Amino acid sequence: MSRYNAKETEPKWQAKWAEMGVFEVKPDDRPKHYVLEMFPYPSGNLHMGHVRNYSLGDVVARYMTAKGKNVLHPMGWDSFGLPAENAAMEKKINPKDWTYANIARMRDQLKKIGFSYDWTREFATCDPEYYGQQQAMFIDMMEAGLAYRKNAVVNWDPVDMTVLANEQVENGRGWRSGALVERKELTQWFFKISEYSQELLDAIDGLKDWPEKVRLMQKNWIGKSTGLQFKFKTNDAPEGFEELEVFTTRPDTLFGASFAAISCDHPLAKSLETNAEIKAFNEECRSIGTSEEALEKAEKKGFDTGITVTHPFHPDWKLPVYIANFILMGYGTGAIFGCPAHDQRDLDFARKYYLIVTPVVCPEDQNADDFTVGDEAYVGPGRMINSRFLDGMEIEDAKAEVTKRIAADGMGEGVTQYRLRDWGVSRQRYWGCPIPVVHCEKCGVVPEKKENLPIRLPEDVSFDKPGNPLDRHNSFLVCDCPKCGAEARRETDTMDTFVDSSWYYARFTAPHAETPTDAEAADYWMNVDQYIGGVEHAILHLLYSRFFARAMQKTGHLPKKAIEPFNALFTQGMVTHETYATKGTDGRNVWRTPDEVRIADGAATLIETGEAVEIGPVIKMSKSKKNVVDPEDIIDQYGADTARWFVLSDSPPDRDVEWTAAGADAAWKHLQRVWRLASELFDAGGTGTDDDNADLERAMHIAIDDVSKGIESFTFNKSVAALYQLTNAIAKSDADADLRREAMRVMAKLMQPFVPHLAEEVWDAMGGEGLVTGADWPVFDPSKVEDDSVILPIQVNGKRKDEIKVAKSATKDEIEKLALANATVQRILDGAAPKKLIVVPGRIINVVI
RNA sequence: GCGGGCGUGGCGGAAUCGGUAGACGCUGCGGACUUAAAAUCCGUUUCCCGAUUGGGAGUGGGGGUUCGAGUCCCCCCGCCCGCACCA
Repeated sequence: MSRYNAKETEPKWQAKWAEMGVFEVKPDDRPKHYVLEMFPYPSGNLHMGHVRNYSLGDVVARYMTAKGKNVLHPMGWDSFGLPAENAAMEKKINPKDWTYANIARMRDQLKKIGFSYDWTREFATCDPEYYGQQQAMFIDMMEAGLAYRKNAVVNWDPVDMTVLANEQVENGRGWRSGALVERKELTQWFFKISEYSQELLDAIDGLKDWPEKVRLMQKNWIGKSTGLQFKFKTNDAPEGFEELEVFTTRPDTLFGASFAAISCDHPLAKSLETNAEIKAFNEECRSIGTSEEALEKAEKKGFDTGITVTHPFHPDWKLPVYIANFILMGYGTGAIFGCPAHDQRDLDFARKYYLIVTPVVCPEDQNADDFTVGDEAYVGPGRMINSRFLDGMEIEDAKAEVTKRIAADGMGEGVTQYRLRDWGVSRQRYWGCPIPVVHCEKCGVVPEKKENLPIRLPEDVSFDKPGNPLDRHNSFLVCDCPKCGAEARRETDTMDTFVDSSWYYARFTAPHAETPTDAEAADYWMNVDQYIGGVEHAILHLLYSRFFARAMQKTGHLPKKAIEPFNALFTQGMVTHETYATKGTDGRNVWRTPDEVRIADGAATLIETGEAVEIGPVIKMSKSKKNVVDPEDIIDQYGADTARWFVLSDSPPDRDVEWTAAGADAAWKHLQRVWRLASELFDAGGTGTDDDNADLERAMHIAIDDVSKGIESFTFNKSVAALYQLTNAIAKSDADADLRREAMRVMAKLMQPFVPHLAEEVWDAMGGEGLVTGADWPVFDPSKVEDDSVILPIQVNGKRKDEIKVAKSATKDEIEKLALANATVQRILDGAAPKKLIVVPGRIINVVI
């Protein structure tokens, strides 16, 4: 009996699949199914998180193929981005060379795992053939008014000389340089995602197969609120500021207003900066503006401008106007009126500056005459008080009434506000998709001619100075104006890498097309039926992709049906591992890799020195904590199937899975056992009894049903358990040898999505025809699992005491008689009669005494 | 603070139209095979008392509905994740 040798077997079958092109697909008569996993950034090393993500996708893809679908399952590379520039600076390598070398390495790693990708469709976002098409779409989006330039305040890193995304600012400092981030006004390119705010929000309800959590996160991110936007008349304000426009979701509380407040970035606040005190205050506000943690602790602070506004319903009622540090310019109008009694922030502010607190909403259980607000604003329901014509109304009616009167006076109107802001896509970086426009002195900003695309990144660039090397690359910079032909200057900003990943799913449907997409191919393959990836992309990537699908549809690059790119989304959990640390000389933790540590009897020591190692918490595998297991090592040691089996076992796919050496070993042992069973059966003879045969058939069909259900419900751990059970059943079975071989072939088919190499080997050994990859999924026959008798548990007062076997056809009366005749029941009853007898046929018997 | 999720043996987890709690796997323990080990196979593994037969407790805690609750309802406790001065 031979041992299963994964090292020889796996490459053999991988070569066979490649040779036969079994994963290469084109449109045909079968129903299509598009399975996509979030493509990786080519850092150079595949990690366990990738293995898990792609194993999950592979299960779905292989299963759907077996079920008769025409499955598109592509893979590519999200290959633009900062790490390549860092590598260029540190190692003096060209970003392109570094990136493509990484891709070659990772492609090799992926191929070793045997994923069912159609490699003919592979591309990298840094391929000019890809980003050139992206540039073409950018131009179309400019024409459609979806891409535009505007002045905006951005996070500017003065050391790296680039814009940083909000996520790249940590405690007010650049994540890489550590420099204090500045707020800088720059002219930037934007995508008009805000035009789709309402639609993106509404369509979330249709995303039935997305996790509820992600749908909520997107809803919150879009952040719709409805309210009243209106203008106050100002007094003693500088010229041009005769009115102050504010937004509120609580127009009902207008009679409780005691101040107005504006952002330090509000034009009015800026115009007052001729006053040195105000200038200093504004700058103080701005300095804490970027750090969210600072915001939490920051005290409510204001500066009384001396300006007042007149209450819209009372010409003599003047409210002071403050510049306040808690007002954001980016939301609403950057100005509010404060009603301290019913808003906590306003209340904190009012208490600090001794402003009036007038309650205008009275809870139903309070007396209007003596209802007061202490340190906690009242935000609950109630009736209006102290509000003239609103008194006695419900809040909602009061909101409507105020809105109606303000609108009638022409001072404002009801509006809807969104938190979602337009997507700033300009990056002052080299390794990204060049924005295909030209700056001409005469013609202004002109899009490049499409026949000149792609605008290629120059390769002869140097990173010896900070900033964007494109800015000092003359042959890139100097160009002809596409409109007038005069000498002009090329845009040097590149696109945010999130743009690259916002449409790659569409490109996969026709990766070599001369246009961004091919109408026929997109029509056949879109939408993605199952998208799988990490929850960390719940907002940005997924929202941008949803926007892009709409933008592409508007510019004619996607069919209307593909307006939502991903029909179903699954977010998988992380791969975690214990952490190991020794104490350094300075008392700090020195992290150790699992390779460096030996664990015996629950205690860990350093292999090299025998030094004691502290076992730390189980957390996501990360380079910084060194708690990583390299998939390549596992493949070398055990084979790809073992890695796949492990990451699919035990934990449900949406939860974290802890990688352990013991678990990997156990996975390997199981696969060995399956192979051993197969080889024992290879030339086994013998017949079994009818009962033995029926039992094995039952086990087979239970497994078919359970494995299928597990896959379809994304609880692959249950499918794995079902496969274990079938293995046990075959091992114990005394059925006919032919039937056992048949069971083994069924198991090969059921295993194929999980451990395809072993499945092929078993299939081959058991005389299966052709490849098991692509073979039809076994059909579940319910009649094989039925039994003509059933075991019913007997409870006494709800506690299980015994069980009886009864014919399935037994009537309630017959079951009752059998139950009462049961020895255990008789003993407990001790001659007494039961109070009640519950019989649920096929389920349970409960004797109540 | 707001929103969401979760709490089941030593561990990962099964069991949700209310119906045998702990499938399956890991670990541990015992045994077989072996000169020995590895590998493999068999048994056992929720806890407590008896210690064979049996009895009791048990799904974070407390209460409720029900013949019957991990599952439904109410009140607590704890953990995790996301968002966070959004007017």
